[in-house]
Amino acid sequence: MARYNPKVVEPKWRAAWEAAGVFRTRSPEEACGKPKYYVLEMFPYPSGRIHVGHMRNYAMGDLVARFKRARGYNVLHPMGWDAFGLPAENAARERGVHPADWTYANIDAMREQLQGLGLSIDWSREFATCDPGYYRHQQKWFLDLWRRGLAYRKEGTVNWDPVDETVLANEQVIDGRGWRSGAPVEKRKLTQWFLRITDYADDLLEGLKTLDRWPDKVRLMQENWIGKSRGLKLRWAFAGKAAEGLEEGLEVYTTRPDTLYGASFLAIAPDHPLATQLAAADSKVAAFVDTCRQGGVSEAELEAGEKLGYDTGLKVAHPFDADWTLPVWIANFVLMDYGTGAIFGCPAHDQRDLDFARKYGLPVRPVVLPSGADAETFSVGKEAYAGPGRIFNSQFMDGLEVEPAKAAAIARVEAQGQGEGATVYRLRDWGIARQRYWGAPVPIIHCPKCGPVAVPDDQLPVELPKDVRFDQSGNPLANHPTWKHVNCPGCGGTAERETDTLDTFVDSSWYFARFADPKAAAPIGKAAADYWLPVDQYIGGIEHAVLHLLYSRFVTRALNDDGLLSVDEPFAGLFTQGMVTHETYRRQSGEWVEPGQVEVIADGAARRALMLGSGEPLVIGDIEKMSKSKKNTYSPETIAETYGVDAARLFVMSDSPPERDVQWTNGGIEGAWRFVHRVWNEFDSQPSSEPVVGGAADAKAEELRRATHRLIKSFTEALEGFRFNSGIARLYEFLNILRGLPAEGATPGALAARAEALSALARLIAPVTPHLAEECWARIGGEGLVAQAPWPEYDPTLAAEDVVILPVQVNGKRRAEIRVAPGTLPAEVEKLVLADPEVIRRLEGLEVRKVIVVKDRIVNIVAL
RNA sequence: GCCCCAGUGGCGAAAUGGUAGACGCGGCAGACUCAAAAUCUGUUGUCCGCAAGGACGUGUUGGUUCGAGUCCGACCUGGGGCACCA
Repeated sequence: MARYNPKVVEPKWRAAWEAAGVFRTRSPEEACGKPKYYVLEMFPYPSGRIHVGHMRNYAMGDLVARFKRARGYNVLHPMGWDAFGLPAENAARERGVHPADWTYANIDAMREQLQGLGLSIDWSREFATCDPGYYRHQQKWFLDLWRRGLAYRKEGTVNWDPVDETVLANEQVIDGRGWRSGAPVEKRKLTQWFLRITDYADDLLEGLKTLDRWPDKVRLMQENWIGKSRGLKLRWAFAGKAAEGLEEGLEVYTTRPDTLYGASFLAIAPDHPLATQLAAADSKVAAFVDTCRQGGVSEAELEAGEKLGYDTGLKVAHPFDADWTLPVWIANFVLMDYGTGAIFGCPAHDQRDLDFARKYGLPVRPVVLPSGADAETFSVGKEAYAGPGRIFNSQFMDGLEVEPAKAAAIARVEAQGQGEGATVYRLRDWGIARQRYWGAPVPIIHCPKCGPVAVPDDQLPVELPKDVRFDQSGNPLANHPTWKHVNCPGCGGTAERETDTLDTFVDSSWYFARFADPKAAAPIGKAAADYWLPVDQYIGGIEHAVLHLLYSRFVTRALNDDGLLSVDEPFAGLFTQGMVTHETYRRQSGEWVEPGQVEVIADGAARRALMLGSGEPLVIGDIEKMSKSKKNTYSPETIAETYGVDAARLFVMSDSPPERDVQWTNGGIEGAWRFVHRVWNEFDSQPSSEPVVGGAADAKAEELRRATHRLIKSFTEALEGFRFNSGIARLYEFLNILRGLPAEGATPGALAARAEALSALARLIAPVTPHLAEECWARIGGEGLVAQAPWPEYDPTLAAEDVVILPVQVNGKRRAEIRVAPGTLPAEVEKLVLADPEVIRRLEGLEVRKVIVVKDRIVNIVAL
């Protein structure tokens, strides 16, 4: 018996797969009517090395790909590189390497590492988003969107990352900080490129309902991010002299028109046009507006921000009572880019309005009465009442519940011609331009005469210049001496190229469609895309819930409207996998220590960590996401070197549910390693003597057959349901049964049962431990490669239990059990149970009131 | 503040409203070995008991049910998302 050696076995089978071209994608014609299945893992950023997190992500996708292939699907499982982005420029600045050289070198290194994992990927479809052959198509469809008005330029307040020196989209600002740099984001006024994602706000929201194979959590996050609200846009006429340009009145948006009789002031944003107008005429207003801006430099500072207001002296008339005038304030808590940039304040029923009113001595008038409260005595103190109730103090709305009152108020305002019911979204347009070099250039030329002009089709791609310097501040592309100076394609006069590049999230918002036909002359090969899309199973981290996953949905819709695509939704199924974590260790001095230098000793139930070699005691810290800074990482190569790729793949799949974080532990990988060896030993063992003839062993053979078919059933169901950890537990269970009936000394019947078991087992483990599966398959003389073998089928009769053990409860406590054939009718079971000696003993002195029999499950006797 | 999700042995975790703790790790005991490692066998929720056996047990608390880890209400703790969004 040869000890299983993954270092020899694994490369051998990778070469065999390669030679046989097993993972080459079959065209629809070659597929011979097989259904298609497109499985995709979020493609990696080529940072230089793969980590254990990548390994888990790609092992999961590979499991699905191999499983579906065996189940008779024509599978597309490609790989590429999300290759533009700032780290390449930082490397250029720090080490003097060109971003392109750095990126392509990383890609080469990571490709080799990924190939070492034995992934069933069709590498012939590989591309990187920084290939001019990729981004030329992106530039082409960008121009299509621009011509349709979906891409546009406007001056606006943008998020500025002072460290990365670039603009960020709203989705890239997390807790007021840049998603990559972590620096507090500043507000700046800039002319920026945007994609009109807001045009699709309602489509994107409605589409979520069709995504029944997405996690609820992600759908909910997108729903909240889009933030649809229904309310009323209402113009308030000025009492006395109207502000210039606002003769129609000042428009506010509200979701609570039912509280209009509780209004006590209007407030506008500091950057509202009216505020700007007043500031120009009055230095005191200008000073206040300035104060607000300073206070709002970073979003993080806003959190603690106190409410500030300035009374403009202007008055407006209440829409339902022309004699009732209200003051107009400028307030720092009103946002210009939501609704109309102006609100009416109803302090009694909105906390912010209440804080503001208390500070500036404005009236607080309750108009919603909570049930059980008394209209005479109800008042609002420090807490606004935002709950349900009956409207009072409100003339025509008195006595109505909140919802009917809203409808009544909207109807009245509409009848008066002062406004209309409106739907407002929280979602903002997507700012896509970055003031950086390493991205796809925006293919626009600015001409002093013609304005912005598209780069003609035959001049695409607009390629990045190779000779750039990174030793100056600002955008290296803008600093380039010649690149931007061109002639206008329209009039031929001198003009300048746009020097902004596209956000890398644009690159990743359509790559899945390019994979359908990566060599297509058009951005998307229509026929291939119609065949392969949508992606049947997409796998990646939840951190993209409102970034990549929302952008891709939007771009898919936009390209569909452009005629490039036929689907609305890019990803029919989504799975968000958890991270890989590890314990952290530090010295008494606080320095982090790599796990490779640590020895952990079990001390009874407690555990102690020592430094290898010196024996210095270490502090065991929290379990955290593997990261370089905490040094709690293992390299996949080291792991593969020690245990082989299969054991590592098995472990990351087996120890936790795939959506949850998995903790990398030595014990865990050791357990997986043991499993690999035990499986191999079963395949490798040959009886040393002739089969033994005997009756008792044949009963065990029957048991093994049943276990085999039960395993096929339960393991298949577990994989279908993404319950990989439970499925693998079934494999372990089965192996324990198989080991209980060794080949040595077995009867002919038992040997036949073993042969059947091994044939099934080799195919079942193939998606998880593909190299081991091939070796086992070859050992038992399986036909061809197991990677091409069909999935085993189970016999439902054998997979079903032949005897069920029914627990018998008396008053809900388990007291006995009986064995019956499956499907035994309740009346029969009741008779058997009541005749059972143990049950009779238990019921002594009690009177049976009721017997509940749940078929094939349980019996419960209620007795007093 | 609002919205989600999760709390089960020493640890990772299983469990269509029906025997809680499958499977793995760790521990304990044993076999093999000159010895160790590896491997193999047994055992391992807690408490009482020599044992047979019994009692308790899924964050806390109340409820629905013949029966609740699972369903409903309140609370506690941890995690995530959004956050002056009118």
